[in-house]
Order: sequence, then structure tokens, then C-alpha cells
Amino acid sequence: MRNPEQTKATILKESANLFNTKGYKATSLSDITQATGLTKGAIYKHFNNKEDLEQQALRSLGRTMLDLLGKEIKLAKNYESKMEVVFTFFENYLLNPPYQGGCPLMNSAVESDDTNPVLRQQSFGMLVNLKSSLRRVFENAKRRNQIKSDTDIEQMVYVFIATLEGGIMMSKLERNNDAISNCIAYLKEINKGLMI
Amino acid sequence: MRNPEQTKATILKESANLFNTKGYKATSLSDITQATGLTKGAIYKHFNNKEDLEQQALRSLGRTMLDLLGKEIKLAKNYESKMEVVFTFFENYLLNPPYQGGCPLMNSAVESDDTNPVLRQQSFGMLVNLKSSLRRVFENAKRRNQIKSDTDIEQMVYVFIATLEGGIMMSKLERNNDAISNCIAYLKEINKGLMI
DNA sequence: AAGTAAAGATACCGTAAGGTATTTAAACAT
DNA sequence: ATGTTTAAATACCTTACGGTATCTTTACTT
Repeated sequence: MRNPEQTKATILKESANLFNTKGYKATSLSDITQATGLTKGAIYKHFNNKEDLEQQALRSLGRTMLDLLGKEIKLAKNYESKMEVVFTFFENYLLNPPYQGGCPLMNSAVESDDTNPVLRQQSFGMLVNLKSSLRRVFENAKRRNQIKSDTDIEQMVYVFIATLEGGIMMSKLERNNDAISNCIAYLKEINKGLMI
Repeated sequence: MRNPEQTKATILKESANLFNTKGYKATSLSDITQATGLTKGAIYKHFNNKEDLEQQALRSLGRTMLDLLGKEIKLAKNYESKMEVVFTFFENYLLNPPYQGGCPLMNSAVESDDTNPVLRQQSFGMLVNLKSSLRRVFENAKRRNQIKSDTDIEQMVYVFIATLEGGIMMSKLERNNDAISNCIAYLKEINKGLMI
């Protein structure tokens, strides 16, 4: 039962989980062969080298994250429920995560920002996209007079993402939901204040 | 010109900078010998092994960070200026940092939370201390009727730290101060709202 | 000035890392 | 059924890692 596409997909998925939990540099090829049950031969058939695999894995994580979030935002009809989607999305990062190891944006950003230009650039792109998603929600709401006209959208985008990411970091460290729950609760307060 | 204490101090300082920028696992002993101009013999004279060095380096980073912040908070006389200290402290993380590589709490937490129990425990301790520092400022202010009596201090502690840490992460990734500046600007707004 | 303890340099070891060349085995075409 | 292609396994190479044992040098003691 051979299926090269399936094989590549499992390599990508398993390595993405490993990279996102152990770190990119710290994950070895034998970690990946062990997790997949495959050998180096299989991996190097589908990827040029470890760097290539790292990059494709991060790309996959980023797509998964942003597609999931973007799709749910799009499904929500009004501003209020769109924001609700954002909150529950980040709250679920710990309860039933789409991938192990927390937020791939934060993980890759922290690891790569001073050392790995390519991964750093990819992380940067993820942040650009995440900011855009959130910015669009705010801008639409402003256009439709659902939030105050003097809302500093750029600032709100930064504050929301910062608070969510920081909350995830602390909750992962404390191994409970206190941090992220409190952060989200407060962001909801802020959001109430924005709405007209 | 030999000075064992000085030697140990430079090993600790240089390795702390390396660990905090490249990561703990990703920093090799030869990175450290290169940075210090010393040899492995010197390093293993002062530290049992690489893990020991990692732990002592993180301890040093944590102390530096919390001592610096705590001392400045203590120096500030009233609530308002204490909070100002917190803000400028985190804003200066990028301009003139006390150590390279950003916040050692975030860096070590992200790297260790799923893989390295000892470093994770140390990171956890740092967070406990940072929370305590901030909590104390809020509690004193509440006791002296400088902030509203219904202030949810535990929530504020989480929100402030999350926003600052998330802001640093984004600013490091974007290589400019937009994120952290906007985050701090908004935290100041929140703080105004708290004050009586 | 000689001897001693400790700091630090040097040389070396075993292992695991990333990577490659080659072989085996599975799927498909004819 | 056979031959061909290509997915995946195996075996191996080089290098860099953490770590250790030993040697050299420095500083201090008397």
C-alpha cells in the first residue's frame, strides 16, 4: 500500500508537530523518522534537506492556522460574532489544538528572529496575515458604524494579538487556562467599549 | 592575568547572551568558546556540564531582569511613576537592552515548556516573580485608593504582562517599535482608566 | 626561590547529527 | 508476465557535538 502523497503529508504533519513543540533546530531527523515510522530515505525523497522540510512545515502550520481562523471569521455574520470567533479560536489553542506546541507564529518568531532569516521571513508573513485578518474585521465594523469612528485600528490590532499571544505563552508555561482566560475576558471588555 | 571569578562571570554573561538569542539547545559549546575566547577546559572548570551552564545563565538573566525592574519600581515614589517605570523598562528592551535577544522569560518559556522541565521550572519562577512585582504595585495602589476598588488585580497582572510580552515578540519580528509602542500606549490608557 | 594548588589549554573519545549513494520493493504500463 | 519507474529502506560518510583526561601555566604560600 504505497502512496507518496500520503507519505509526504504524514512527514509534513508529524514534523510540523515536532518543530512546533521541540523547536526547529532542536528537532532531529531521527526524531522525525521515529514519529513517522519512516526512514531518512523516504524523507529525502520528498524534501531537499532539513531546512526545506522546516520551511514547508512552518508554511503548513501557518496555512492551517490562518485558514482555520479566516474561514471561521468569514462564516460569522456580524462583527460581534466575528470577534467571538477570534476569542474562542485562541482560547482553544490549549484545550483542543489544531496542532501541538502552541502558536506556530510565536514559536517560530522567537526561535528564528535572530538566527534564521528564512524562517523569520515566514513568521513575519504569518504576522502580516494575522494582522490583516483582524484589521479587516475592524475596518468593516468601522465602515458600518458598528465600532466607534475614532477607534485606532492599527493599535487595536497590535494590542489584541499581543494580548492573545502573551496569554498563550503564560498559559502554556503555567499549564492552566488562567492567563489566556483572563486576557480574553479583558479583550471582550475592550471590545464592548469599542462597540456603539 | 588570571581571575577565576571574572572568568566565570564572562562565561556566564556571554553564554547568557547566546542562549537568549540563539536558544539554549541551539547554542553549542564552541559558540561559547568562540564568544569568550576561552576553551572548554575553562568552561568545564566552572560548570559541571552544558545543562548546568544553561541553568545558571538563565538564573542570571532572570535575576538581572527582575532586579533591574524591581529596583526601579522601588525607587519610584508613587503609583503613577511606578507604572511609568514598568512601561519604559519594557520599551527599552529593544532600544538599549540589558542583554541581547529580547525577553529571557519568553525565550526560555517558549523553548522549554514542552521539552526541558528544569528550564521550564525556572521560567515559571520568573513569571511568578514578575507577576508578584506587578501585583504588589497594584495592591499597594488599591490599598491607598489610587486605583478603583473594583479593579481585578489578577486579571490586570495577566493582561499587562501578556500585552508587553506579545508586543516585544512582534516588535522583534518586525524589527521596529510599532508593536511595543502601540501596546504600551494602550496600556497607559488602561492605566488611566484604573486610576481615580 | 621552590613547591603546590588550582586555572585554563590541549588533545582526544564516543555519539549523534545531517546528508548521500546504493539497494530493495512496490506500482504501473505494455 | 516482464520491464520500467519511482518510492522507500539500508548502509555508509563526514562533521560537529558534549564530555573527559591530561598537560601546561599561573598565582600564591612559605
